[in-house]
Amino acid sequence: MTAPVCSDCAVRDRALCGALDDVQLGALNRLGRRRRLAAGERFAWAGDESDVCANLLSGILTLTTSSLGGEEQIVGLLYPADFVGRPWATRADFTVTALAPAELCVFPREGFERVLAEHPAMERLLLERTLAALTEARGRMLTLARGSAEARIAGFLLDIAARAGGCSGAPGLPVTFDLPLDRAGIARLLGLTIETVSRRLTRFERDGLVRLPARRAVTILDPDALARLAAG
Amino acid sequence: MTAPVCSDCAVRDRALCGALDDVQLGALNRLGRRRRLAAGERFAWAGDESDVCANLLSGILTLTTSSLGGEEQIVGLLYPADFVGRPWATRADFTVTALAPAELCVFPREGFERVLAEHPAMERLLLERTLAALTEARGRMLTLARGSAEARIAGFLLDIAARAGGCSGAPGLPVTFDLPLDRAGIARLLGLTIETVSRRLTRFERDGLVRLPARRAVTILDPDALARLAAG
DNA sequence: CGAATGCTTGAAATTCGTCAAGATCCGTGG
DNA sequence: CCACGGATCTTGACGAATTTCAAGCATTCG
Repeated sequence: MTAPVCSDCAVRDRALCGALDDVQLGALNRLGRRRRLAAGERFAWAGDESDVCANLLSGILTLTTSSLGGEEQIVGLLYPADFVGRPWATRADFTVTALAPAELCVFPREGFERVLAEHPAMERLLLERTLAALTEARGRMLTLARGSAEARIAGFLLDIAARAGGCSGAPGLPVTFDLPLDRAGIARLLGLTIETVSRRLTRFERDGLVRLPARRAVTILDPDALARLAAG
Repeated sequence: MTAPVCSDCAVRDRALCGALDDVQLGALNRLGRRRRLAAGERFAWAGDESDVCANLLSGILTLTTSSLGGEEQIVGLLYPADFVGRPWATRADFTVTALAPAELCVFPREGFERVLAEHPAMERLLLERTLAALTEARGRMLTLARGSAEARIAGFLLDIAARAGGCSGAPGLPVTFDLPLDRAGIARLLGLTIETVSRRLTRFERDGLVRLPARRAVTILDPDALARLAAG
């Protein structure tokens, strides 16, 4: 727990705080506390009372709901600069878990709500991001409802590739990256089983669409074919 | 196209406008135009430019995306008092279609954005609703990813029952209501085929969980059993 | 009455999950 | 350096659930 130093923040201009100038940032500076999460550690539990929200500084978080059978379904991934939590809600909707070591800038919810009210530009930014997240969630519903296992996994690989290796390499060149999730995680994200994920990935490799150099590593050899499969 | 009469509006205090007092409503009054949609008529097309948003006054709308196979997936239902469209976005994310004759209060997007900026209470309300919609969409992802056909349909019936016949009847008494969708619509909403929907509904009736007095009509006989199926 | 639409039903095919076994990777300690 | 053990991943065989394909029924409307 270190006092935050906003001017030195890795996501200073990408997170919600980007709506504030250096002076206004002072209010947040006094509110926020940094917190580190180890891989697998949880930040919130679905259904529990929660009076905090946060900006994600580094690492990746998952949002999960558990069906009554105890099975967890991942309903969202959070990346650095993303906002965590739900202002004006007293209970957490989802369980928040760190996939990898993560760092958060945590605010008391009520204090954060006051800051939002005082800084319309920040509230506006949160609204726009929430609208975008809603659109993305609805888009993912399409995949989960209709797509075959093949389509879901192809789309997942392209998503991660765009996010992880997006900036590297010219189009046409193979892109290599590390998956943020193990096979079980992919299964929980896509609503499949570990076995199906494994089988489909090996088949992609057998068919020359990807290469799997290591457990977590993937090289995209034929993004166009993957895109065709993802489209159904 | 009639000039709106906000004081006489059916959703005056449930829609976003509920955040405004009668005087402030004047600005919206000048902006809004009523528009009627026939059943099946479309209000927006996914991917097209869109410079309007609206409040739904009556009727039911669907939000759909079409996968490249031409198949449409329903990603959301909109009921009276719900907000339609996405401020600050120049393109429509989803196709908006009237399931039944509907009436909208339509605003030019940019004018509406100005009203939002001038009335923080309304922007706040939109933010809270968007956050709620996001939570709901993520919850539905669980159903679509993991739930069996049986669970999806049971949950759907309970959802509609709660919304349509929710206020009528004591607990324990059978509730009867009309489905807003035909079999094909239910299939598109739940990510199933028409045949599966039909088979499951017939089996529910055979097992005494529901009665199906007419094409669109449903009587819930055993809501607890349905809830168990939906959960599991 | 007849045609059109929407709904139901049946049989075959497919996909995915389940169960079970085996292989590979990786850290630990001998 | 190598052997061991646990975790993760792969592979196979089987079964259940859903889709697909194909009729047939019923309701509505001209």
